[in-house]
Amino acid sequence: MERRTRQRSALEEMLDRTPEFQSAQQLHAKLLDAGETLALATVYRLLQSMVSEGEVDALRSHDSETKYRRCRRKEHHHHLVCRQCGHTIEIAETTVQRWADKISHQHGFSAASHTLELSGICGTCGR
Amino acid sequence: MERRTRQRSALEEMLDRTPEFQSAQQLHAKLLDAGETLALATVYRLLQSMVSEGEVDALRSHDSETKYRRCRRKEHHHHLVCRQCGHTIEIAETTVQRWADKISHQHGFSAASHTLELSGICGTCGR
DNA sequence: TTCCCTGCAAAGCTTTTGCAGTGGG
DNA sequence: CCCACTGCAAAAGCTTTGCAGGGAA
Repeated sequence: MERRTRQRSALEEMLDRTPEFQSAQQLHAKLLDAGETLALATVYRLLQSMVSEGEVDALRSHDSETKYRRCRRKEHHHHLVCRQCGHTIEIAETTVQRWADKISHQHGFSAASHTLELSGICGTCGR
Repeated sequence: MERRTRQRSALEEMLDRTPEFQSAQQLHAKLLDAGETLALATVYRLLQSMVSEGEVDALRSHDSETKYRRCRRKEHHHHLVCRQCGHTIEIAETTVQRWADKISHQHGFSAASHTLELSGICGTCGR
């Protein structure tokens, strides 16, 4: 449904080029640096649409920005984020899903889902 | 070093009264409802100070607000919420903490913490 | 009497939105 | 030839800050 515009392509390429979570503003700045011309508002709108299509993961960081990254794993997964540098690791879904299902079932709940965020200080920042 | 002011006491009481995470604005509104008089800016400043003293936990929610809760590490628990009627069950912390610690450690992270929300359809709504 | 804390209002940030114009299909 | 998408700028939240007055110790 969505149109293949110059701006959307440029943003997708930029997302593919970076594995870390980045804010909309960071992405916009990098695109301008790369010689692209597009408005910040467009970046926000594109990211919004990509998130709802499941193409991109969004994450609220601790410095009041939302950060985005191309979804690597198609399956349900969680994030382990460094509170200091923002370095992020994707955690495969295993134990938690089973645990959540069991708990929900015990209390008579169905259609269970969950959200989980892990944070800590990564090895580089901690030493 | 912090002074025991009318505003600080009122906010602490309000925090003690509610186990859920709440935004600064929610807390401010509730305090006004309760007949207290204090400025929103004061709530923000107090919460900031409480967080840095480790008295309060802060959490960035998905709707762009920061939510605060009195720190109660010993009674750490999660919530199972019915998406339909809002009925909530508190889940004791057991497996998840250990799981989170293990995962974090495997990736060289320290000072790990986590937030988890469970939701589903409760027995009453589901039948 | 200090000087920390508060209230108020203005400013700062990120993100959203209205509107008119443009370009993809 | 449509109408989804874009750019621009203004607006909308949430949160912080400057400053002057007030209250805790």
